[in-house]
Amino acid sequence: MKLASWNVNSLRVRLPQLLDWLARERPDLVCLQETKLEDHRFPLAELAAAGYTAAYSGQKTYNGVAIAARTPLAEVSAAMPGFPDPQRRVLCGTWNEQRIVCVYAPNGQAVGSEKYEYKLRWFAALRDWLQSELARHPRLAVLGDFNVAPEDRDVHDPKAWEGEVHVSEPERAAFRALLALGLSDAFRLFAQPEKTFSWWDYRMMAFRRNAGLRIDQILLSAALAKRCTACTIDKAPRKLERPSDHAPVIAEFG
DNA sequence: ATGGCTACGATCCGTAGA
Repeated sequence: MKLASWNVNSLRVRLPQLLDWLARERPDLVCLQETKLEDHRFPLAELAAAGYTAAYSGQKTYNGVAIAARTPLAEVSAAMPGFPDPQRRVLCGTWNEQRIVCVYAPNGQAVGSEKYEYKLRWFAALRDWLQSELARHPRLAVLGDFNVAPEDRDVHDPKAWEGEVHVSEPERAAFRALLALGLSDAFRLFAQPEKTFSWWDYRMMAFRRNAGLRIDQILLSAALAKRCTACTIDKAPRKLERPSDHAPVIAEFG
């Protein structure tokens, strides 16, 4: 079994790349973020032709999440209970005897800003929601763009980023609060090359300089973590013409 | 030196992303 997550930064623009990538990597399920598409524009037919069904929750211009999988999801929900939010950032479903949660965490813009406060409130709600999901679904995977680099080794230049949004201590504490529920960052279950990132700024040739952050993660409950055999970040799509600024994260299971 | 890319929806620049 192969699960993946990819912030495509516009599914309209990236659909050809996604279809190529699905054909090459053949994941059983992929969580997508920043689809930026209203639901009536979701490319269901193109994905069906590629062998995937999908659940999706989108909006115009911003945000938007989707889960494409080889077999349909059940018990799909696009809301966090107790946290009404017009921003389409979460989507979950039961699939193959597992609970799958796709997340696109708020960016936060700048420490101390209104959007930063929203980001921290959003993470608190996510923690509470995942706690209740875990109680009902021991086999839980949370895949997405968390917009937090959990540790300094997830940052190309920790000194330059110190205290900035994505690495600030309250954000990292919010991320650790998810791990404290009993979830593992799948990437860190294995030895990894140093300076492996999942996002690189479009500007300043950041990708060529590997000036990135690891802000896309796959979190696994204990029951899934013990079955996980690998977690990698696929840099190949970031090298294409007109790429997303994020690379896909892939987890494989025995 | 606060820039620099990209996507989007509005125009022919502003907002947002990270």
